[in-house]
Amino acid sequence: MRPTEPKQSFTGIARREQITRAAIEVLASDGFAATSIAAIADRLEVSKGILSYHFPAKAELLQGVVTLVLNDAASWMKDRMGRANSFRGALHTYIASNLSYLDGHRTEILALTEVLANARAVLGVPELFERSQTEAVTALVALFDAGRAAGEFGDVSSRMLAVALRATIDSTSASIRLDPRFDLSRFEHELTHLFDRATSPIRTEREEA
Amino acid sequence: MRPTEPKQSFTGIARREQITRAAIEVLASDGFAATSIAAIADRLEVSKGILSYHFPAKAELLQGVVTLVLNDAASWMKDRMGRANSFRGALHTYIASNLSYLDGHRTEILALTEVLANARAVLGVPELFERSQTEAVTALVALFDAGRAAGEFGDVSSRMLAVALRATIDSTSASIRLDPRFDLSRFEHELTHLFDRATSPIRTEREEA
DNA sequence: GCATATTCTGTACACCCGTACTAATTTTTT
DNA sequence: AAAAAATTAGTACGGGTGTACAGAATATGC
Repeated sequence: MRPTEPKQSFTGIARREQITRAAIEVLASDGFAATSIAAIADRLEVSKGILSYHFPAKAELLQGVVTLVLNDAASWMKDRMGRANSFRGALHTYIASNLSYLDGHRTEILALTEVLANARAVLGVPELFERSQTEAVTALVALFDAGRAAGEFGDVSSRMLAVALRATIDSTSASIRLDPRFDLSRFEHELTHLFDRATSPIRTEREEA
Repeated sequence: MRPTEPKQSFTGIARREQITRAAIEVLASDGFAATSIAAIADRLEVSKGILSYHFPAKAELLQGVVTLVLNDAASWMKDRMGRANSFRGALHTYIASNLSYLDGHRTEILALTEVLANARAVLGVPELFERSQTEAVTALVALFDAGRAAGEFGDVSSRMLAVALRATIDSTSASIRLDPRFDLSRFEHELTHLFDRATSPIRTEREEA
């Protein structure tokens, strides 16, 4: 039997998190299609009735996965994005901390990717996805705008820079997955160099012409 | 009953392509999870036995979707990437023709995205995916390398440029899907500008230091 | 125009899914 | 220690899946 509000209790939310983490593991190792209620329960060595008990529906469990990882990543970024002495420094920190998160949280990122890729099939996730994407880009746009206003960055579209940077960083998770020996520190160095060039305050030949 | 080789006949391959196109439509409009054999047969107003008849398994049909779209895109690119008079010109053409393909083939791109996102669940597709990705990046690396050797491009990692450009272009399909009024010509202009800056032969302040 | 090969329909089947639900068990409260 | 509440196990069910298959319909070859 189900209590009036099973989520409130202390052990209740602990169970929920435990289940969510199990879901993340299954998602990462077996993919979205293979992540059934039964598979998650098996990994947890628990009857699948528990999942129905702690989560009204599978969609909410998957939403939980998305928010857990997003929050985790956000707090990671928050911890590292302490005030830099320059906007360019902030850009460097942004790149470095994003890539280090990808490196150290491969399971979470893989799980997130699986759910987001199948967002359409999960009620409520598409909105979550779009919102997080928009927020990430918006924050970057603000950074580039501020840097340009301060004269640190040259004349390039902030939105374009933001979109390109995010796309490149996001694509990195696939590279890591395909090649476990992927050289992330080299990648970070080259990516930083690329965006330093792209944002350089010096005008190019073409712009002078 | 099934003949020895149903694929050889003229009408047979026509049927196969017809089925593949129906699959593309369902994938694009309803997503991977909803793309069942029954759903494709319904769209085609045909019994679902036909699909089993023309395709040994669903996986082969989905592989067909991937190869059809990839080949279509490849021939589109081939038609447009006629010899440019400069490597920078080739870069511009590359960007322009990629984006114009995205713009004019939204259904195909959407379908491709759906299958690739669920690649793990489909036998044979992951390899297809990885190979096409690698080929695309390799071709771009060659372009950037040649451009740098000719003195047209500055000192940036060709591989980084290639990865970033492909990631940005690929991410554009999501932007188009989320916002049908997405300004692609403006995007093309800004993306071109960004990579012109990034590949500029002029050294930046930081590089001089 | 008849025999043969091909293509298509419709149904059947075994399987897995998410959820509902009952009953047993454990924990908490009184 | 008894009663109540919360948690878990286990099972059942309706529904959708991909594939197999038998037979009807159509096209092809002689």
